[in-house]
Amino acid sequence: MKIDPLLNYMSKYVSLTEEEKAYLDSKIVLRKYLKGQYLVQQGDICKYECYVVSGCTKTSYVDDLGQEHIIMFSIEDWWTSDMASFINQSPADFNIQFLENTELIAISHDVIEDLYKHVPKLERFFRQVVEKAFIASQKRVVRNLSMTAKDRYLFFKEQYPEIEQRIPQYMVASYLGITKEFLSKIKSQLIMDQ
Amino acid sequence: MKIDPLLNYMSKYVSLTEEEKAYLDSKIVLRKYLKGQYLVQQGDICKYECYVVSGCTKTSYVDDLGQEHIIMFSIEDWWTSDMASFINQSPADFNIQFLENTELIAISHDVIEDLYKHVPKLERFFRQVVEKAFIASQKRVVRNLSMTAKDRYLFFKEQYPEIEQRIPQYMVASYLGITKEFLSKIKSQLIMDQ
DNA sequence: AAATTATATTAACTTAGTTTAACATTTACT
DNA sequence: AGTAAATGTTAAACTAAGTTAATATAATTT
Repeated sequence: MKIDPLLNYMSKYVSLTEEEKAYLDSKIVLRKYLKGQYLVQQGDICKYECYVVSGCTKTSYVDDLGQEHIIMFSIEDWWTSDMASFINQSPADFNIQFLENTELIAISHDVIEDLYKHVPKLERFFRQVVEKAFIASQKRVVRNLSMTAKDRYLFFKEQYPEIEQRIPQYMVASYLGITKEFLSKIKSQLIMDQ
Repeated sequence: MKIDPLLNYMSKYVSLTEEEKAYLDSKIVLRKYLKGQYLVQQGDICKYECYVVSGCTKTSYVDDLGQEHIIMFSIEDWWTSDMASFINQSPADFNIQFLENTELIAISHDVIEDLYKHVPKLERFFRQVVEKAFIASQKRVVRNLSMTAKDRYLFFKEQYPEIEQRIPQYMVASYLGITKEFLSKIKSQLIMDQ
């Protein structure tokens, strides 16, 4: 089935019958994007809640001064969307851009509501997905409040070693909430320290 | 019914039958706490997901240096728990303390699982509650990345005017991620500015 | 009302992180 | 291979925010 990667991921949370799997498969779209394209741009309506099959995205906010702040990266097995925009079908606050050629399983708003109706287990599944996302976001708040930039960088390296290899350093800096120059300084300090 | 405030809140999201309301009422506990008591302490298992009927709580994280960082306040109509601890029934990262005498509607882990089974609409309801919490948390991440301390303070004043009146200023400072001294400085600058 | 205790202010000094700008290195393009 | 574009480094000057410590004010307790 085209949604096998998703089914494999879902099996950790809920067990679906063959009919339910087939129904899900019939409703869901596989989409491919090139590096540089956008899934959502600030002001758009976010049409899809997406499961990343392969590739990488960044979610960012551009402030009044035109500065970009990276909220999260998504790689294989992660979900991505502008949740507020998707749920309310209202203009997005965030940009979601592909940092690599990316393959997604995309679920539109209409489809997800239909799925909740026809396969109630999916309501449970998505509740659990959002719970995990919320917990991760709260932990990020805590790290930004309690850790220095250096420690946040070390944590990032440790927790997401795959991501650091795949994206330019200035984006890591933006994610950490510091300038690229300061991240450079931190890295050279870390090298001297050893 | 003892859970009327909660039912009123829920009616914005789902509509329950009288039987469902009665079932919910039978399963749910009303609890009262005094100012200063704890709902959860770091290391405890968070037993309840709670709806605040009246009063106020703070959720905080104490780091290795013993410094407290306030993650959120909850007042009337808000939910509070250590979500990670509650879901996995694992030791809590956070403290949740009452800043006023507080009345809660408390739902234990067993009960919530039972409710999901017997009243599937509640799975939908709680999905929506968590979605909102996630969106709020992501916005907090964005503000901490993109705004100066002064602007974060002005935003806080505007968005939560009720809360600022009810809690000491050093807790506002902790929530904003700055020292109490620096918040004092910001406030006196704001007074001079006008 | 006096005395504690908790909260808030002020100021001098220090530090973490930013800004600017010049230069170096890597990656992508013809 | 050679050039342009994108990314990364370094350093000096600057600023936002933290630290310390002394003092002031407000809220509780006796």
